Amino acid sequence: MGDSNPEPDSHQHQQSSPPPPPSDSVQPQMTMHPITYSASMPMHMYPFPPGLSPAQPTRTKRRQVKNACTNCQKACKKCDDARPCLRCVRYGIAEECIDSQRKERQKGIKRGPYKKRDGKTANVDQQQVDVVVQHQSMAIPPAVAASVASPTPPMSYVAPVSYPPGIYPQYPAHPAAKPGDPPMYYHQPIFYAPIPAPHPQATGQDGEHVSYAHHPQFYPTFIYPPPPAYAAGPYMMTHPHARPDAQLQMAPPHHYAPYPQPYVKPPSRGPGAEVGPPQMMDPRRDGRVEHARMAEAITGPQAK
DNA sequence: GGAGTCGGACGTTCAATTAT
DNA sequence: TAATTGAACGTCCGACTCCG
Repeated sequence: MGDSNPEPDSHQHQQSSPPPPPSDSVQPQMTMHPITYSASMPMHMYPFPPGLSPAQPTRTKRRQVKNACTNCQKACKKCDDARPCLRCVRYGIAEECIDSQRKERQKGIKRGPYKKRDGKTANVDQQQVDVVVQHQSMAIPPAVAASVASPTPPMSYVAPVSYPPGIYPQYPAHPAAKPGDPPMYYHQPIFYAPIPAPHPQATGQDGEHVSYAHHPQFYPTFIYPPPPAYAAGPYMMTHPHARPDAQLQMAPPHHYAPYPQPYVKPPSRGPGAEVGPPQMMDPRRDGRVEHARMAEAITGPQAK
């Protein structure tokens, strides 16, 4: 589908075969919370520099999880692939965060005649179809069509975004582009906030409340891959009020500075200025809690 | 202001159908 | 057998209401 989804396809596992039994590996189980940008929230998108401004407003594709948990499903709210999901964690119902059951698809449903692949339909008057086809071929000469084949507005081409090997072994490296593949455009920044799956011994089968902040071995982190084209310029800043998820108070921009220093606007970069790697927050802290605290400390509690 | 509800737009999946 | 189609099904946005 052309969707460069970094997440492993867990859906098939859920549907066709039960998930593998949890291993006794000492490796802590990290469940990633991919926080994606909403399709309908322009504030989540990078501002376009004048030269790169698209002719028409772009609408980024809405991303969905393969399987929402029962709570999110019931509430019709955004879920994520991790279990417990962020929403359930936030509401303190992590133990109730269970994958919803999918209905089995009906089989044996008769379907009408399909459109012919050459653009002719199977059940439409042939003469009409020929006219349409002729029209289309006249309207756009192949050479021109090829030059404007991409439906995406003019944007600067950037290399496929991926993470350095070893940073997130859970996610495969971005597949190398094959000949004939459409060019990749930097569509939307994605925050990967690894939230720990509750440790088996800490989750408390007995109902003990689990707080992520009490698990210092886990690293709430925000990786922020700014598009190279923007990273060197003034466009790397996110909107101060941008929230990747409508339900979540996400990191204000100052979190890209090394914690715990409050965000200070970096000195203006000249051309060729070195752009450092994305900064991590203090891994010992629960980022989501700290985000709110720091925002309040900086902007004051009245900033609401 | 936050939580709950819900209509409906949009995304995903996969069996049916068609092409090779 | 592979490729394509398109409808069923699922997710979740965003508007609205209710409640403390």
